[in-house]
Amino acid sequence: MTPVQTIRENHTAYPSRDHADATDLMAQMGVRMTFAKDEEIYGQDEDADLIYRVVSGSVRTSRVLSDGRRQIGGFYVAGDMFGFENGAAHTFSAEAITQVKVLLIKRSVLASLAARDRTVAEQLLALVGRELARTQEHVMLLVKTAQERVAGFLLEMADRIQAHDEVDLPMSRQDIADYLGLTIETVSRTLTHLENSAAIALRTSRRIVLRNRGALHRLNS
Amino acid sequence: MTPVQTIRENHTAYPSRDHADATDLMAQMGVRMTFAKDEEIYGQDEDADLIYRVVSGSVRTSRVLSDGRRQIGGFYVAGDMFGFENGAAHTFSAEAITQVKVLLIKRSVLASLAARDRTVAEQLLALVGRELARTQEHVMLLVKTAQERVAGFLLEMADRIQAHDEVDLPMSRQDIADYLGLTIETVSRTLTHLENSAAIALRTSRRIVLRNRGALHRLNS
DNA sequence: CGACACTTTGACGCACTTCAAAGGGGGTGG
DNA sequence: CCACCCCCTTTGAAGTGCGTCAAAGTGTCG
Repeated sequence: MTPVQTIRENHTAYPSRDHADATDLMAQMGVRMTFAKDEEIYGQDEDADLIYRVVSGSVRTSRVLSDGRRQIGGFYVAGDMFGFENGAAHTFSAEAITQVKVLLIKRSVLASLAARDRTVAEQLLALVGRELARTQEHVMLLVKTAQERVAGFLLEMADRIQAHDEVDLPMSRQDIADYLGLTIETVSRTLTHLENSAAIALRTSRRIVLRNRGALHRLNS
Repeated sequence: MTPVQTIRENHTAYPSRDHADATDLMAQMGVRMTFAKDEEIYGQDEDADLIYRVVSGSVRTSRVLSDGRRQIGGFYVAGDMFGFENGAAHTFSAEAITQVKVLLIKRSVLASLAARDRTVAEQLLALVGRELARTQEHVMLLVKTAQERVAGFLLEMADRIQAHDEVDLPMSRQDIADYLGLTIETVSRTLTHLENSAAIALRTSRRIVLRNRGALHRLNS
């Protein structure tokens, strides 16, 4: 485990207290699993009886429509939790974007812990609340122009990956396109355009430098 | 209060049990308030310290971008709860679409009840989970074609309002357009087109008959 | 009955998609 | 270590679905 990952894992772990912390609980009680790139972590319509936490690597959740179109629900990086959905079955599937290490815990275990421990219950609620907020932001992105969507996506990723101004995207253009409701060509063209207007620089196709955050924010309305 | 509303209110009220029910709690402890059409229930950036339940009428939540574009986050009809957002402040505002009667309860009251009563905590979690699922469906709508969005919207509303096959929409074309990320002209044209293809009938502009649910579902992919 | 707001319809323009082909860039085998 | 290959990305050209601008139709409330 690299130092960077250790830091990231600790940032949600509170020092010591009477009540248990969901993150700590997972570290103590959770099972560790590894998934190879593009491997499915869980499938659409499978039982949603596990909660996951990303230790390293990146994960995407997605849903495929009957005509083959794919929509990506979200991306999850080290420290993020995923897998909680409302009903008994998943309505999205989850796949590893890169090689991924996760911790997983049974939902029922977490639920019974939450029943006895108030702080666990509160954290669970906060977690779902955060996921709701993320999804609402996703909605806001999807009604904007291509430039605004791509700019918003870059800013979101820069925040999440905690990169200063240089983001190393773990996902392909196709993943980005399916997240933003655009085609790969439009994503590519938009990135080129942002580079030409000096808002970003493309080191490689996946490594992007945010040259002018202000300009990106302005595009994000 | 009409019989229809009485039935709708009861469908989430469990008979009698040891633990308190959030819906019952609101009926017992909640404060009743009335809002006129287009009146603001709460504003963006206001403290999110109240939880609401629609008794009658319809509510929309919305966010306005700096350039004036408005995005509607969701519609809420009798029986629906709204107002829970992740942070301390609302990121959406809520307005009455029609005259609206709501019950409201302090979030802190609900939280302290949840701390003592397991079922309240579970219901709170389920409520946020349902809101998350709704928002995810919203995301799925926004990446589709205009026809699919409008068809999906009609099916969603028919479900929510519990109308057999004739839906009385409480919201304007502008509200629909801002929910679906389209213009009023496109919404109007699409409805006309759906009528011409015998999928729906427009009794009046707000009263729509679903003539062919299969066709609408097919459009919904 | 007339005024006003909302909805529908029409004509045109543009942003994004589609179809097509030409770059890279990373990994493997020789 | 180089060369080749495959896949991902970029770029180009043409098509189209939705937006924009404009005006007519419709329902409602004073």
